[in-house]
Amino acid sequence: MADKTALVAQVVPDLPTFAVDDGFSYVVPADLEGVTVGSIVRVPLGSRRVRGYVVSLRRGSGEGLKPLVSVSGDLPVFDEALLQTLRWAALHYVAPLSVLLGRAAPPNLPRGKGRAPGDAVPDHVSPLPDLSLAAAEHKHSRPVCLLTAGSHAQAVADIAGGPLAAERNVAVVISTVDEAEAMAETLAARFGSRVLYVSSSLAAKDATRAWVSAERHRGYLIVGTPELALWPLGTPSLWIVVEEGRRAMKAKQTPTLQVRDLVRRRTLVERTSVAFLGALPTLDTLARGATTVEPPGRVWPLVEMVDRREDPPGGRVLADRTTMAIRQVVKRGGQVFVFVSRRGYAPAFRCVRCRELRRCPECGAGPDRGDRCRRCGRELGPCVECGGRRFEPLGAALGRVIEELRRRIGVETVGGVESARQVVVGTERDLPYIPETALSVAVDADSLLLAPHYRAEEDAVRTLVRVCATVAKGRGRRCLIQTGQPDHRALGVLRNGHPLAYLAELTQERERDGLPPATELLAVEVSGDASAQAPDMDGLAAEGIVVHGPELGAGRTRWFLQGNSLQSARILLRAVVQRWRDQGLKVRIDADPIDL
DNA sequence: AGCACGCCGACT
DNA sequence: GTCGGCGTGCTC
Repeated sequence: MADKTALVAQVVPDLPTFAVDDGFSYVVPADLEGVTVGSIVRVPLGSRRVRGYVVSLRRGSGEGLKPLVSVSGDLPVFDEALLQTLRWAALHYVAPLSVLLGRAAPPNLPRGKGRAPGDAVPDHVSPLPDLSLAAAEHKHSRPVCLLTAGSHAQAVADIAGGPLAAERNVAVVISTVDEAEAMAETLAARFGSRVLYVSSSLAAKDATRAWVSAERHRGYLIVGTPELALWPLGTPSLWIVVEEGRRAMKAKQTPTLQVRDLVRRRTLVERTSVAFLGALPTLDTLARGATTVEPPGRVWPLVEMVDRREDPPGGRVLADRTTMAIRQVVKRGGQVFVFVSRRGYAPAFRCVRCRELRRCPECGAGPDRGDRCRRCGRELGPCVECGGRRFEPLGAALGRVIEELRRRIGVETVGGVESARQVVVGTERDLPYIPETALSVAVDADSLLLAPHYRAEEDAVRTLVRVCATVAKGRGRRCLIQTGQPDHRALGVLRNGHPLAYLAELTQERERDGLPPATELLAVEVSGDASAQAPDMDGLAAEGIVVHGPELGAGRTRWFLQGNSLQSARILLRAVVQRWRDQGLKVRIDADPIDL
């Protein structure tokens, strides 16, 4: 069988190891000549058969090659263009290629036709002609940041109309399942059954059906959670990323994929367009040359500061001015939201007599209210330092704020978000579920501003804008922010409602400090004490690349790589990570970590 | 010499 | 991920 015209497929086996990144060659038997790039196939490997992805096809000698066993599913799960992005992501996030190839595929094998095309698309004129036109004609244009706050559904509908009417697909990526679902529902009122909703919470068969529908049809508006970013979706002409700066836009586990990077990359390779929606674009997006579009008015409602430095001593959670404002709104029958930055009762307690922080004598954990340790369950007993038996809370968490509000406003009026009372108290995770309010209050802006990582400030603004956005439009509606540093520039931005100059200032500071987006940062974490592996890491230090660490803490060893470009380090890291994993170590790579 | 075990690298 | 080859060391 030495004919030079056999069809040969390069196949990456579906195994989570760097060792098979290059894939293996198999001869394609005559009855399987329908395979294409992106086909899922079964191939012999060693003594067994495994799933694999076809990454290229060529004519050549099939001599010495084993044949493909079969093709699985009816559709390829990526094309050449998406493959290019998947390869880039494998390098960037230091992950085996097969892991990324698997992210393009639906949970089950893609079969059948998916859903039939739905209603006609209403005609629509876009207020953003450039982007919308480019997308309608399936062309690339520079990324656009549209400064919006609140539900964003209106903005999505406005810019999606053009390309949808031109029978192009549009993909919308949103942080959480519930927000994606709500967005899909709102948009369905306008675009009917052309809206496809996809989230990580769908049953595998439903997710697969949506995957197939999006790939097979055109003129669909696909709304879903971050895993959408690597689905083929019929090569959307327009991507809309809602609040790219949210934590959920980056995967917690390796590979720490970031929606922003993946989508930007895809639109570059696939020659399509992307719009980022949100009040505060990330510095990264701005640094890569996005155009910003500011609405004529304020992006978010009015904000007032409540200066906590004027408080009388006594340790109340809410300033008198805040309580009065809440009372007034309650009296008029209005809705109030009180935002607290953490759950539990209080961040810490101290002994009233010696002022020492209360700790578990067994494990050293900080306690919540109650006399048993939250971590190890042990009886906490009196103060370890002086034997004192009275403790006072330091700072405010959810429970303490509810307690104080009930005392000062009324037990029946105040509750958690699920209580649906007139005054609801909640944290960041409750933000998507807050009804429109007449007044919203941030109890402690300082705990956000002082968070121990280099993006604390901009993150604080992002979170506080979301608090502001719970306030309904109209006279007398406002947002109160309690702080001990009312002159902080981040709060200044919140007051004036125009963030662009501030973001430019932050970018300059990052440049000065050698932090992203001016440089690249990458964290390598190994569970347990891995300082013995230090020589491997030191080998990565090269021209312009600094290795910080090893640094032991919280049951893991951590290194940071820092440099203008970590391209070469990423390639070297693959071999190091492979070796460590083979030794049984658990390795996590965090591309773009925030603490340093 | 024969066999069990564990590590390491190949797998088309 | 799984298999098998090979080196080490123990047992008959």
